Amino acid sequence: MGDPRRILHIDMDAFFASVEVMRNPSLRGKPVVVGGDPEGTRGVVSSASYEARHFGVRSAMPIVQARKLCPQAIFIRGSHGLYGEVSRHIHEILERVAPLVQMASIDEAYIDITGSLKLFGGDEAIARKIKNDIRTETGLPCTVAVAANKLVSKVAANEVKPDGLLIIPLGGEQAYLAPLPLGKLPGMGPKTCQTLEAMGILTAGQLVTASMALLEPVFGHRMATVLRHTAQGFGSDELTLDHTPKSISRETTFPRDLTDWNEIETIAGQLAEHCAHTLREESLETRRVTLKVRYGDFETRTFAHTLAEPTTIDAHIIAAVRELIPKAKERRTRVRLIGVNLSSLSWNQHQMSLFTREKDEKWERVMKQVDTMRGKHGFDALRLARGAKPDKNKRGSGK
DNA sequence: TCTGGGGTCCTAGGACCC
DNA sequence: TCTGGGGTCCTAGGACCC
Repeated sequence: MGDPRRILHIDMDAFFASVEVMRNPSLRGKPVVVGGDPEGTRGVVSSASYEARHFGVRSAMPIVQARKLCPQAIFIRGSHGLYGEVSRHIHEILERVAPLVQMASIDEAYIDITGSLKLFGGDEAIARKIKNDIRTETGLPCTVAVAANKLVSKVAANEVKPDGLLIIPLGGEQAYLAPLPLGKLPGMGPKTCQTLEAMGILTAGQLVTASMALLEPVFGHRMATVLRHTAQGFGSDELTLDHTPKSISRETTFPRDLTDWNEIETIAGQLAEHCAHTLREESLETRRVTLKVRYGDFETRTFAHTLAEPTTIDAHIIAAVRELIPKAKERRTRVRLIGVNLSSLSWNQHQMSLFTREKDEKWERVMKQVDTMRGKHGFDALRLARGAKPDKNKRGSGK
């Protein structure tokens, strides 16, 4: 294959909280907690400043608990529109350094900097430049790491947060991961860690040396292989540049559990309309409608219906939801949450031409960046990564 | 006064078809 | 007259991530 690649991971530090501090500088240095609903019941923390983390406040923690740990914190509901704008600005800054940018979430990205190494003077120089540019243009702190693939660069960035920078030299991936506890590895959540720990495996290094004969009976061949590869630092170095959604969903947790199914059905219909709106915005159509119900005891069930024909029409989707309601009603318990999910998405033929145009425009922008850099520094200053060619076929074709 | 909202990927059983 | 496999679709649920 091609040369070894260098993948940079960037992760914004306490992103939502940091944006709020930028917007309102009087918050600087104070514990700031973003998340939750207006009344502060039944919400969780989406982002906490490092000052708040000092008191034990963490993401996904119930707001009520955060309030107990840190009553003096400033609690902010948050404004996702603004965070999205800042995220797009960051994306632009990154594309100036290398055109191959994969936004992994609103506050994280991977960049293939292989082709830009010569141009900027190496991976560390690029990492510093990115941190600097982002700080200068947005005022926000971030952490950056460079490694041979996405997996290792992500782990490395997490280890040096906040405001960190770390370079993992080529070939040093496995040695770097070896001492880390399993929970630091992507894909190893509480359940997997618990199972591995029960087998006496506590670190990445121990997982590398564990025999497949031990792992396979517990996890199956496929999963066991993935676990081992992760611990060895084997990961993908291919960026996914354009992202076709696999599902579109809206859900809501009620301030108080509901028992009135007329009311629940009305709300489900509104959620369906929201989903349908997004569906059309994305020029997609759906064949599968799923109703999600979380009952008062937190048991969660889903009920799905596959349509004979794909649709983009509210009425069809709402009708499918209605059809599923009786199944959800069978359990005669209070309802805490209701949600609607659209999946089996495909491109809406009528809007395909619009999509193709947008996609071409995106590639035109990318190539313009490339041409600008080559104009300044010569053709060889920048090479496109392998596999990074415009794909005129339908999107979402897997991989 | 426990436990949000938006996603992705994987598994597994049953139906159905050849 | 008790018993094949392989493939695909549908459904439900679970683990995980930010």
